[in-house]
Amino acid sequence: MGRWEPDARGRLQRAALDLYVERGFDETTVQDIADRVGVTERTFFRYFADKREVLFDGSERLVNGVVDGVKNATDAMPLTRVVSAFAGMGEFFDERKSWSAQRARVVAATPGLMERELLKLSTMGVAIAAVLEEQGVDAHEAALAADLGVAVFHRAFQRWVVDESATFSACVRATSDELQAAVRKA
Amino acid sequence: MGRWEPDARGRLQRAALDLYVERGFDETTVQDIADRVGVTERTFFRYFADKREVLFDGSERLVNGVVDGVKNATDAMPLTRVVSAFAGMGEFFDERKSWSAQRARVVAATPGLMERELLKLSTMGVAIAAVLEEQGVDAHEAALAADLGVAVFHRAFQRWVVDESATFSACVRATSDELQAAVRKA
DNA sequence: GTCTATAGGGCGATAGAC
DNA sequence: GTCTATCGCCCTATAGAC
Repeated sequence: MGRWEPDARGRLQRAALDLYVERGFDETTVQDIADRVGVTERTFFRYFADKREVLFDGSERLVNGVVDGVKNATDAMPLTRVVSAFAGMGEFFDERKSWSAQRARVVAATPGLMERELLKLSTMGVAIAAVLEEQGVDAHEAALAADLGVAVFHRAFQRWVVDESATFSACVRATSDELQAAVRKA
Repeated sequence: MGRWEPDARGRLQRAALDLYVERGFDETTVQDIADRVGVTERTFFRYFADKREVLFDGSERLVNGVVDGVKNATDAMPLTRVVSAFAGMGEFFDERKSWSAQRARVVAATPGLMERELLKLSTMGVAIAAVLEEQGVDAHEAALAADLGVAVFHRAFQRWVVDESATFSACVRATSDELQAAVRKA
């Protein structure tokens, strides 16, 4: 056994979420998190740029997965490709549903975390739009399709965390159908 | 003449935007802003909850305007009511286009300000969804229509600030048409 | 690992308007 | 007298610099 417990990063993440749930984000200091894990405050900031970022570890994998999904999608229309790519991430979400639900509650309760969440979603939209452009879609259309896809994802995610038994892909498909209905009727 | 120059709030807003443009948001301290206006740092925080909020003064009026617009809209479908409400805010935007463009550049260049902007948009979406629900729209449908409307607004706004001569309402209508096209083809 | 600047909150004092 | 705007000084936590 080494001088330090292994996986400081993962332990910091778990400790942070636990504390944010227990006493709230604003009432938790970085010192509290570091103490619980047995490292210094400085170590926390070596792994995470700031106090919020500790809850956004999965977002890079999500963006990569969705970007790949759009690249590989064979559907004719841009928006359909984006929605298919999100639907293809079902496993990624369903695997850690209880963690996601706990995290979602903290994020929803904390404006500062909600801000970061929305920025990540927006950044993902930009990445998706870039892929669509590479595929020959006009810039305006690509940006709009990406934003619409992200909006569908966001709604679907809300639905999924609230409904214990729902699968993520089913929520994406249901929300996509609602989008069709909302626009076609308009 | 009183002990203090009048309109400390307005002067702080103008000084803040000027400084954010001149030297960047992160390179500007609240002290800098307060100094330029001739008040103390503490006074700044009496008017604005934080360093970002000083650029988000118009957002309350925008939300009120859009909410009223949705309430008064006569269109049959929820999404159409939301889009109409945004289109009805043309004057609000066109009146201060050069200020908006300057502000938009600073926001786009500063992740922290972008986060706040996205949170305000999301909050507006929640308010719009609440109005739609009052009007008898099912909760899921209301939330989706509101988010779609906000997405259209966001895209339309980008278009409007980039294109010197465009009117805001025209951008909303053009973006709404693109939404129709993107979804109907899908 | 230590040191420091900045954000942002608490609270009582003060100066003028009414 | 009250009300309101501002100040001054104290504090802590974040986050970046050295």
